[in-house]
Amino acid sequence: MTPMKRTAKKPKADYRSHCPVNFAIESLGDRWALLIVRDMVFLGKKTYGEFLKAEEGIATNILASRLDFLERIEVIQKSPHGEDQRKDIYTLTEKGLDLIPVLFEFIKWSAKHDSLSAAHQYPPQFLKQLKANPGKLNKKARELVRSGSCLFTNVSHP
Amino acid sequence: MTPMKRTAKKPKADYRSHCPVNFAIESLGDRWALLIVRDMVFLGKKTYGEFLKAEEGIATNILASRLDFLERIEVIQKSPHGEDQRKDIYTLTEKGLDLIPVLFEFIKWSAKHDSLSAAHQYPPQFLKQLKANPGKLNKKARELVRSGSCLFTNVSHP
DNA sequence: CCGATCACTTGCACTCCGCAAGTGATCTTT
DNA sequence: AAAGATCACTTGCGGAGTGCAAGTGATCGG
Repeated sequence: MTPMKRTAKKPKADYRSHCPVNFAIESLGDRWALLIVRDMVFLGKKTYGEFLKAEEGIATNILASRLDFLERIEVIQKSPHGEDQRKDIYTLTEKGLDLIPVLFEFIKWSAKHDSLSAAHQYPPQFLKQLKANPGKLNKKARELVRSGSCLFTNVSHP
Repeated sequence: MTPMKRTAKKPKADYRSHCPVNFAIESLGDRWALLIVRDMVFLGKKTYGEFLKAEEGIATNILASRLDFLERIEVIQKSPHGEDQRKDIYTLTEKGLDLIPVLFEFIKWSAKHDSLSAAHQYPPQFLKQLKANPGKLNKKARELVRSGSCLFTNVSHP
């Protein structure tokens, strides 16, 4: 819980190239980074323990390193939990909220090409709205997440 | 060049979950898969040698395994080169073409959050059109790529 | 005060990646 | 027709990264 950073404060990583596609891949292309963002946006998770529990099964050390990475590239930010000093609250930055449209495109692609996709069990108006008016849904999602809520308030796992 | 497949023909992979976000990540979240798609869409690359050359520097064995993977999940397909029997032509399937909007969202996000992004050197109307009318640009890109061309016909590297 | 909870860290085995060097087939050149 | 270049890969190896199990220390609740 917010121990002194042992690594040098170096917010700049070195990228293979600054091709925008590659930049996004290196920022998020990791198998876990975007799943953490997903759980924040859709399930409203905020603490280490929450990310650890319901996830696809991430190891504790990997989760720690990913949270650290996402914080360094300023997609998420860490702040102390008010009531429980052991906990920290992770929230999305503006840069992180800007990833919502990326998540949406992922969902659209998977819904179309994965017959087993859980997207087909989502609330029916969700996929419809995603296709019809993604901009509106994005705005709605931003506001929900920013206010501490999330898109799916009563679902076990997206 | 189209040797007999030594691996069993098993088009189904096993996914950690069928969450649509996870499905996309496992299909494309690899550090190379989407870059191959990028080079097809933006630079019109079609052969092993082309992918190998101008890329961020992919190793030969990795490229081979990624092409194999993308072919198995049916994002690309391999067909014999007409004139040179040593070569194969890799083309995007419909499933692969459907990734163009994902690339676009990556580019938007990177253009906004990477000050060094090469996206800022793109033809100026490109980013503008990407923000204003992504659907139209997507359609245009699909047609270009499907006809064997690409989005950037005279650029060294996106 | 004592056990449970929390956010991590450490150690180890295993896999995967990147690099260098092949390999065999097919092209071009002479 | 022979020789060399080109092509699409494969193989071997050292190092980095991953997943798992087991800690660690601080904080909480009773």
